[in-house]
Amino acid sequence: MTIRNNKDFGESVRLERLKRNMRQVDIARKASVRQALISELENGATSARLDTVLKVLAALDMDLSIVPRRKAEFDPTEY
Amino acid sequence: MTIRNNKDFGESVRLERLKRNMRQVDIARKASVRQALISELENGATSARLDTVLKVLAALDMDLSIVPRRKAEFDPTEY
DNA sequence: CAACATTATACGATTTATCGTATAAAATCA
DNA sequence: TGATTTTATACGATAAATCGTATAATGTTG
Repeated sequence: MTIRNNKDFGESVRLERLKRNMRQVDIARKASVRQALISELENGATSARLDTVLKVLAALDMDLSIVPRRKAEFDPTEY
Repeated sequence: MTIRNNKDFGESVRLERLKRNMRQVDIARKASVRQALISELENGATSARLDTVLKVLAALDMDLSIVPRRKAEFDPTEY
C-alpha cells in the first residue's frame, strides 16, 4: 500500500485496524498514544511525526518501507 | 528498504541522495525545505513529520509503502 | 597549501503535533 | 427504543519540528 499523503496513511491505518477487529483505543494503548490521536490520524486531520507513524504501524504489525516511485495505479473513481 | 526508526530513515535518504549524485541543497530545494533540515534528518537528529518525509522522498523519486511486518533480516554487525 | 564546495551546528521565532481530559456524536446491540 | 460502546471533537498546555539566517566545520580539488 503506497502512501502519498496524510489521508492515504489514515485510510490505511483504519483499514488494517478493522481487518484485525481492533478499536481505536486498542491501537492507542499498544502504541502509547491517545485514542483521540488515532481518530485524528485516521481522518487525516494531522501530519503525524515519523516516530508516531512507526508506533502505530508497529501496533498493527506492519512496517514502513521506501521504494522506487511507480506510476499511480489506475483509479476508476477518476472516471 | 524497511524503516523502523529515525536513523533508518536518515540513512536511506543519504544513501539514495548519493546514488543520484545530489547535494543536500538540491534535495532541499526540490522538497521546499532548508538544507539544514536535510542534514538533521540524514543524521537522525529529529523525527520528521509525515508530510516532510513525503516531500523528501518525492525529491528522490521514491514512495513510502506499508507492508506486513517481517522478521528482522540477519545483521552480521550484531555478531 | 589555498580556494572552494558541502555539510553540520547554532539560536530565537513560529508553527504544529501531542498531551490530558472531558464530552458530544454516532454506531451497535439487547 | 434505550443502554452501551465506539469514535469524533474541544480546549488549553506542553513539547517538538521547522523556519530564516548565519557561521563553523569538514571535505574536495587545483
